[in-house]
Amino acid sequence: MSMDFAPPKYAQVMKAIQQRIEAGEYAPGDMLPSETQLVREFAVGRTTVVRALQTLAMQGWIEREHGRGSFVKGRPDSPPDRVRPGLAVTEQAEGAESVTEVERVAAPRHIARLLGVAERTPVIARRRVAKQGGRPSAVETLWFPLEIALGTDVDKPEPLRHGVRQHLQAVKHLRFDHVTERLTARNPTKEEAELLGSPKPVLGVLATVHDAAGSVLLVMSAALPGDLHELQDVYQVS
Amino acid sequence: MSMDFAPPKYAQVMKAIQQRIEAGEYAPGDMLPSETQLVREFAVGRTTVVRALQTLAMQGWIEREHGRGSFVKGRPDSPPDRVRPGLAVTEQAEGAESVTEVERVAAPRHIARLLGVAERTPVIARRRVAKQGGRPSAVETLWFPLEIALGTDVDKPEPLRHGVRQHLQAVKHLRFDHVTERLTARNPTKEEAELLGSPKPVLGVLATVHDAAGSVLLVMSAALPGDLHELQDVYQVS
DNA sequence: CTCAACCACTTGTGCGGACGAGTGGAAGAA
DNA sequence: TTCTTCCACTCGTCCGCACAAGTGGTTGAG
Repeated sequence: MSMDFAPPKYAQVMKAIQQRIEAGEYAPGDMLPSETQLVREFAVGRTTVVRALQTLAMQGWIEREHGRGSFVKGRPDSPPDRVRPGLAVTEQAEGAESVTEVERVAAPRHIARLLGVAERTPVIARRRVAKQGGRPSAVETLWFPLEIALGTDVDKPEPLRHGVRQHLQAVKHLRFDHVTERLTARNPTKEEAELLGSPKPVLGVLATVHDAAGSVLLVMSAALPGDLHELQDVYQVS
Repeated sequence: MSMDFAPPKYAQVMKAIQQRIEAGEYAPGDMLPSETQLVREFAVGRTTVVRALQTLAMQGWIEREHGRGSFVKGRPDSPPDRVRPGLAVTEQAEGAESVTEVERVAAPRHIARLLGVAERTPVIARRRVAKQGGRPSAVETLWFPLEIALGTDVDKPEPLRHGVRQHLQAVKHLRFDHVTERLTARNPTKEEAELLGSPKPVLGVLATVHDAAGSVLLVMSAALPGDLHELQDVYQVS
């Protein structure tokens, strides 16, 4: 008398179908057996089959079309990671030569606006040059309000071995919650062109990092040369 | 006798409960009325109530505990929308003057590779100039393999009033499934610069539209002037 | 030939009933 | 008093049936 735990039948049906999709037995675009056929094959009620199919549809494995059938979409890829330059920059460990400059400067207008402070308020600017294969591949500047930088090492020129995000969390319990990122194409500034060694167009990234309450923790601005960077994104069509 | 469209009952029950949660009538942590009570209140079968509650649970509105009841969690936060230039282009209705050129041409190498055909295979190129406030704001080219274009109007210079996606679905049952999009910064080609009336750097978008089986339906390439376009993205930090 | 009606098939929604299992309190035994 | 048993209530799963409605091919009238 110990059947132990038999999973519910609708789950068994789901699992079977998932396995067949992963095995390629049901290929993307194929029509699944109809509900009636599945009812016969698994010897369960239609309610059960429908529940399995509807759950699979909600999870993105299949698509159901009224009057036509159910069709395989494939393994629902976990949100195909979009490229997120803004976040990546704060996660990176800083190498010995990457930090070129840490200054206390008056905030330029567009940075001040994003930080939510008055223009020309003093802020910490932490500039880095990312390298790939020895050649400079991006110029990044992190802007911190003074209150945030206070008591941390982001205003010191030494590289942060575990990245900015880790550091802020460790010493001040500041937790990143979400990032707003704006992206455009522009020519590099004279300074950026010098650091990059090229005047070609760049992807200009402007990212604002917020905590859970919505306060701005820092702003990141970057110039990614267009001939070295390509941002890729894959997404489902509704 | 024209009830027009009554939404399904389970959806009505869901909506009612959602509204009560948003109105604060059911506060987070509260226990919802039991299934039996809801059956009486809405005068529907238990199947219907259960389906509504299970869907709400999957969407994160409530939590269900076996043997105890259903409990309010609150409004689920939805993942914020991302910008998708690739898809937008295929949804747009085409205006009278936007389509400037429709040609049968030999596929350039990078387009041929994305379409999965040999270089210099003939393909249909459909070029459009998007305008905003009378000024050209983007140059977009849609590339179709001949098999796809066959029997459709995408190879005719007349504007498609309902957009390319609608058209392909209507006349050939082609359904878009997902889009792969690559983005970079570059200088406009001579032709693009002329059409745009400016030599400033552009965001280069290269999007590939696939069906459920992964086959490529079309490729879209576009030049978005950096001084007119800014792509914004908001995302949660895990 | 063209077109409308029809039919077979699909999924969508809904009902009532049944039984299982987890929870928590009340009644009764020790 | 304390512990056990019982019971009413909850949700979880499952069945069979019914009818609506969308789709696509066939048939037959014109």
